[in-house]
Amino acid sequence: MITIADVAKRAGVSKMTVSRVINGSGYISQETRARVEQAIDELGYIPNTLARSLRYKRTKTLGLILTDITNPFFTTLARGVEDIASEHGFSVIFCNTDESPEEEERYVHVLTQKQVDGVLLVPTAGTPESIAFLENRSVPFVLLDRRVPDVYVDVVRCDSEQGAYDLVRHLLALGHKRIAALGGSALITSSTDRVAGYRRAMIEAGLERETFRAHFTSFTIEGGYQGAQSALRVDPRPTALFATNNFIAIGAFRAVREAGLIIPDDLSLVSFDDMPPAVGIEPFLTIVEQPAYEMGRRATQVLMQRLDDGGPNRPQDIVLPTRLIIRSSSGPVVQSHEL
Amino acid sequence: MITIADVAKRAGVSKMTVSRVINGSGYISQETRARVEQAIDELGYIPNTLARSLRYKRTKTLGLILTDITNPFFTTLARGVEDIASEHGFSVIFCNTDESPEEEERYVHVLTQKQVDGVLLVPTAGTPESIAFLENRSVPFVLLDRRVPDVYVDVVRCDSEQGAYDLVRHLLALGHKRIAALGGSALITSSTDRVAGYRRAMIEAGLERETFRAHFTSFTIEGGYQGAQSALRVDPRPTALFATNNFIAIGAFRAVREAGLIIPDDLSLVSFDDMPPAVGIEPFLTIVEQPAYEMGRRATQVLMQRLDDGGPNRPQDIVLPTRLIIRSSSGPVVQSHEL
DNA sequence: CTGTTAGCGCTTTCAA
DNA sequence: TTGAAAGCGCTAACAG
Repeated sequence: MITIADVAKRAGVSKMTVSRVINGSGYISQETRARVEQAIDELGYIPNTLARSLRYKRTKTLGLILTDITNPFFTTLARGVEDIASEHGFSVIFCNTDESPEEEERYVHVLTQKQVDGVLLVPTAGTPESIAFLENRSVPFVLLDRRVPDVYVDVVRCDSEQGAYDLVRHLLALGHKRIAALGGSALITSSTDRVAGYRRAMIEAGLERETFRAHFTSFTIEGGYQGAQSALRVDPRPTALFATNNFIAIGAFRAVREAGLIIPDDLSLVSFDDMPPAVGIEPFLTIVEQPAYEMGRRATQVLMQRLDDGGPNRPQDIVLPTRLIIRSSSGPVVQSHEL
Repeated sequence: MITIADVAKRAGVSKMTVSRVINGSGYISQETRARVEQAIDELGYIPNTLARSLRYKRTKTLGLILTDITNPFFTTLARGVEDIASEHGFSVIFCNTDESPEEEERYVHVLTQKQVDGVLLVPTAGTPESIAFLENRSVPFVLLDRRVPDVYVDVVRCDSEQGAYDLVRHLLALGHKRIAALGGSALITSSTDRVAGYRRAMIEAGLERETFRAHFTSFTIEGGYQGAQSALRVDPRPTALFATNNFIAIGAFRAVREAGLIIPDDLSLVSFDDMPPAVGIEPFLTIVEQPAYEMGRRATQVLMQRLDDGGPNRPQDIVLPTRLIIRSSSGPVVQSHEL
């Protein structure tokens, strides 16, 4: 490995002078600068960021902990994070927890030991330990996509409650009364907030509590499949299903199809999150869209600001708007089903 | 920050003893070990990996450079990389080049400066510089998904040529003769290899050179759209389109639909790469599937082996098989179109 | 079994 | 404008 000392020797100057040339700091005569630069070129020297970081106490690296990069929502979010990070000269280490609090804690430890300058965290259900750890070590961090109850830290998320409310209002306007919600984990706020929005809309509509029901499973295709199955077993069966995320929607769709029901004739299906572009018929799922890319960007910007100047004193709770996109998976209630 | 010296002082031992406890190396009496461990707990000490890495000259970090994490194929691949890396105690920094050789080179520099132990690279078209750089600095690396001509290094990829051949043979068996290939960049081997497989199948079938044509654009939805448009302008128009990747297939599908053609009645459409699971009709695209997750895993394993024991002397060229999945987007040629 | 010394590659501090 | 010394937090090598 070629070090600053090698360059210094070749250029006939001290290490310090080389350091000054590399960092463009301090005064240096044109002549020595040129000599140093030539030595750098000839030797193909590149600085060792590790050593620099050890002194500097900044690594220009962020950690991104999410549940599963494979979920298109998080993929897009991750891309937003990397784009902004990269603009600021930061690198991003990514980590998949699969919703496991243990994995989350493990990654938080690893990242902290690696001295990342900040962490972007999509919190799992058992997050208090991780957050406490980061706070104790004063590692700046921003929560993404999900709140954590009773914890006052920076969060960038969508208005899940409102988005769900909008979506369910749309179903109500179509005449639906028996609407089932397919929740993810009952411990994740993006799941519970969406169910809460659903409840608000149902209650506002003056519906009997018996007519609505939330089936909590997990934010997976399998979870959606099972949630939809139990929803469809209810008698009288719901006329509409509200999937609280994209994976749930896919699983629910499969269950509905297996049950031999036609969407939207027999049943309406709506969902949080859009699907990635694909080949096939026109996208037909009525959804509430989240600005995943923008969430990644904003969260990274908030983190950058904290790293720069500490940012505002109070934790920021940035809530991005969702957008209702009505397509053909939701339709009016067919009267025969109402009997 | 709490350092090893703080722990040492509190436990009344030397830094070295603490180091030994942390690393479980050397002999230590039960008693001192207990004292040190207590001090560590009380202080909430965690080791600084940066300092350790500076000595060890190993960072337990890999770089993953791909074109766009947002492409489902690369998303899945990235997950495979992270899973294996994580099993081995490595972290992964991910980087998006968007097919830009400049970005690729920039990232290669950054990662090298950060002293990553190895790099996984999906090479862009202008890769020789990046590869030369990594070789000069003797940073172990493995190419992913794409070959680079005239460069002998570890590669993990699919048999693009054979996969394309299989796919086109399927079309030929259905009676198609005028088949157009929609290539990505003419500078990327996964694109050119697929077109080569297409050519081989066409030539073997004894078709006139005039009947087949490859339209090179880029591995994007827009590229697929434009490629399909120019393919469809050819007179007589092709009876089948072969999209060389998933994004191209999406764009091609849109162009076909805009042209008012029905798949597979008016035109067959087949593609490399599958689409992510979605809501909608049954997956209907006839495709050649690549084991993206497995590619990520294997490449990381190869890299791990290089880091462990140097691995085999000769560079490895690991070619994973593809799988033809026939669905409903390909059908027999309708005679009226053959007139 | 435990401690001391030296040094990884770099930059801060102070002096020249 | 340049350099020498010290030290970031850790561990290898040697000594005791």
